[in-house]
Amino acid sequence: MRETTVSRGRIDKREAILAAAFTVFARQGYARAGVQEIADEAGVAKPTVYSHLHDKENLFRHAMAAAADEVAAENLAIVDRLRDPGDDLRAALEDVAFRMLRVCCDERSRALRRLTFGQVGQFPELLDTVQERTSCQIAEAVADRFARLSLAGRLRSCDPARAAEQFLALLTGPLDARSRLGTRKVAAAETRAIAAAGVDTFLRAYAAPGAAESPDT
Amino acid sequence: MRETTVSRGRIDKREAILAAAFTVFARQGYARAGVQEIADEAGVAKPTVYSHLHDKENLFRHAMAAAADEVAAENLAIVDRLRDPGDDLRAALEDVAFRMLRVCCDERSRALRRLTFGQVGQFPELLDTVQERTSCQIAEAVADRFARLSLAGRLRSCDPARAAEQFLALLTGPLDARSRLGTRKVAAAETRAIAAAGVDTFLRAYAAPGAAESPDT
Amino acid sequence: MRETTVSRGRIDKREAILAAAFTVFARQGYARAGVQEIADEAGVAKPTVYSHLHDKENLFRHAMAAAADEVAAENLAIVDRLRDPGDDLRAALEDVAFRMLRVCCDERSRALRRLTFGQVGQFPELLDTVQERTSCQIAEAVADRFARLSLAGRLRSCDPARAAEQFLALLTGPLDARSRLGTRKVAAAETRAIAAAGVDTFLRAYAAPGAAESPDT
Amino acid sequence: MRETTVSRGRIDKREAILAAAFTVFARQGYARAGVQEIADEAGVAKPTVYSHLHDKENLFRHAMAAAADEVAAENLAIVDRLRDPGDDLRAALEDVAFRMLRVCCDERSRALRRLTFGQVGQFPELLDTVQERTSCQIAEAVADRFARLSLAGRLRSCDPARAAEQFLALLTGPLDARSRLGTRKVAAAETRAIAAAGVDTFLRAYAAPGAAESPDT
DNA sequence: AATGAATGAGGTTTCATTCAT
DNA sequence: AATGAATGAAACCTCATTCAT
Repeated sequence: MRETTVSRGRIDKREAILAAAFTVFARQGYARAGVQEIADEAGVAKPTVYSHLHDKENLFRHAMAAAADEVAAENLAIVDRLRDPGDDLRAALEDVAFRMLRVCCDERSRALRRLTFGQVGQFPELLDTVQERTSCQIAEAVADRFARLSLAGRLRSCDPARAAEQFLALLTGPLDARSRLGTRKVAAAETRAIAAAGVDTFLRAYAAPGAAESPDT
Repeated sequence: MRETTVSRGRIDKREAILAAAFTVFARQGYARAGVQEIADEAGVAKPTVYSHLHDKENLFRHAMAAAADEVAAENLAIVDRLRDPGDDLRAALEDVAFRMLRVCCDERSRALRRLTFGQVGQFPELLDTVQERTSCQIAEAVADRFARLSLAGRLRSCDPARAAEQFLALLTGPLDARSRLGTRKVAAAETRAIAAAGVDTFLRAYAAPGAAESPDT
Repeated sequence: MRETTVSRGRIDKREAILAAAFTVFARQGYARAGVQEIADEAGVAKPTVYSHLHDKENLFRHAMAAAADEVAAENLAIVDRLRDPGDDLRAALEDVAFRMLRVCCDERSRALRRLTFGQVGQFPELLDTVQERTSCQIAEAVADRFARLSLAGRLRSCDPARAAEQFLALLTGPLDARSRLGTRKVAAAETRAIAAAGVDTFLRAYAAPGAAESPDT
Repeated sequence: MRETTVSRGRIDKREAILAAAFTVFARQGYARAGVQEIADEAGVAKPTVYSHLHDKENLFRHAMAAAADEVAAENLAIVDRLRDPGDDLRAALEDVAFRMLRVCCDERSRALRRLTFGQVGQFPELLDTVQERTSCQIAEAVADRFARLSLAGRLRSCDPARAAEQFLALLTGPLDARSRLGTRKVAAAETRAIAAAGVDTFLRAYAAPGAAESPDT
């Protein structure tokens, strides 16, 4: 019991450090973030950080991976909603789209993208690590749903991977433009409008001919 | 003539410094780039850099603005092609789309986006500076073309700004995904496929009903 | 005991740095003294200096204050001799005068004055800090003694503050002139002569009429 | 004529540079004064300064020497008043004393002393240059007057050099103390009181016995 | 295991000084 | 002769990292 508590404590401390690290990296950027500042944020001493994570690069990689895991979990939970779209496909897509946009532009996701992209020169592998856990995973999950919908005759016959890719692009592209890559607040109503517009275009292009969700009926 | 030569010499040196700075910032990132390294790349001494640009932050801002201007010029030249789309709208759009993708993913454009996004915390105004000269300007130019096409009955009646936004998203979104934000080379053939797919989806959603470019004819 | 050693160690290091700093500042002047040089003199690394004293200005201020404290202690010890002047007032004054001159023109005191005066533009508060601990304190101590001597009928009735001021001026003024503000060595014999002359003039002006120390008896 | 004008112009420029240099050195101290700043103050370009004075050290030496000459001239003019002391020696001495104190504590004289003393480590010869033109010259002039006064039976028989030394010390010492080495303004009335007190003490010690200026009459 | 203290290396910036014009 | 532009050297300061405790 003691042992467990102790190692639990150690693990907790490690996680506290990783969480603090991500917070500080997100606030300051990789280069401007000081290890001391991270230690302070985590409530530990600097050498403790080093004993757990060895050096700043390693600390960065692990903090990013941990953050990516959390974001991935949120994203997947959202996409799962598509498993049972119900009768109104348009409504279901709009709901999913809106939720995904909310997740994509929360501070953590944006910081993750910013740091990954900004440090891609120094940490090239990070891009794979992060994208696989976020964009790719999401795109694949969406593609899975689209494949089923296509087979079920609710979307026209198409390449589901490409459809998913375009579906996501129709959502995140306009949001990035409007939010200036996340630097301006976007009102919930506008986000919802973007979602609706993206879904509309998507359905015009991909709805099965004659289906109820076709816009021209 | 003398005068001109002299001031040209000074201006040339300033421009050489800005170009060198952008090259080095693109290669190393803002923080890892040393002013000495930039001076070396420009073939001048370090204090010359300071005498022209005052400090590293200013140097960064001006180098980014200069690079954004160049990229903007290229982009606009491309979009201008849409002024005279000819008979085959699909072909014209695919051509423009392909060209824009080539420009969007050349090293300079990507570095510009990477640096802007990565340093957005430290240089918030840069984002506006850069986006206004690139994304926004392009989106507006495309929207202008779409408005004309819509009036000419070749696209259905629609909000041209939103159509442009989605058109660009359908191109850059998938390209970013495939190129892993520019870290993997994407073959010209694949780029062309992305362009074609984006244009196809765009036309399915936006072509005027019954027009020749409709995919179902 | 352990604790004590540890904190003593830290305090010792801080004091070693301050002492080294004063030495180097005295040797080179404020501007020409490098922090590296000070660190070397103290036998520590440069960042250790910064961790203790934060920056060069602060280092200077604290080094000066510490040196002023030491000089002040020496000075006061000297003046205390006047508490019991004995029968021969002239001899006692000459003794004190001589000792004070020795102290005033030792390297540390002179460097203190030189640095204080030379940097008065950049560090205006230092002048108060230093003068209060040296000149003012000494002048007041001397004035105290003179007040007692006046009450005891050994000096004529007078303003003791002004008498002290003049007494000190009669000593340091000529010494500064002869030593060229401390740049020429002054032989002990000459210093003694200056002390004697100063005391003589002082007593001619301030001895109680008819007292034994009057020069005209 | 042209030549004369030209060389006059050149000389004027040189003097303007020296004057500007002294102004800037006085304001900033030697190390913090930039050659550019001096050039700006003089209204010339930096290389012009170098062409006239060769380097910063030389510039400093010449600017100091020129300032010392000016101060010396003022001082001597004052002391000359003592040539004809008139009947009331005390009044004449007080007048001279007061005037000398005004000169000694004007901004130029103080800056001269501050710079000389502060940079004595880097420019040891300056101290001689300056002191010879100011303190020594004054002391000697005063000693000359005292010798005459002694011969004339108005001062007691004494070593005139020592008397002059002490006379000056009795004036400048208290003034330095009150003005905190020139950092606090001293009211004219207080300066006059210092002069009177110094002269009083001086006369008590040096007046010829039985002379009218003796204080005990 | 965790911490206070110390270090080595490197970065930005400034300044006296010198060419071409 | 006078100037705008350029340079070489060096200073202050910060930070990631490692010992003793």
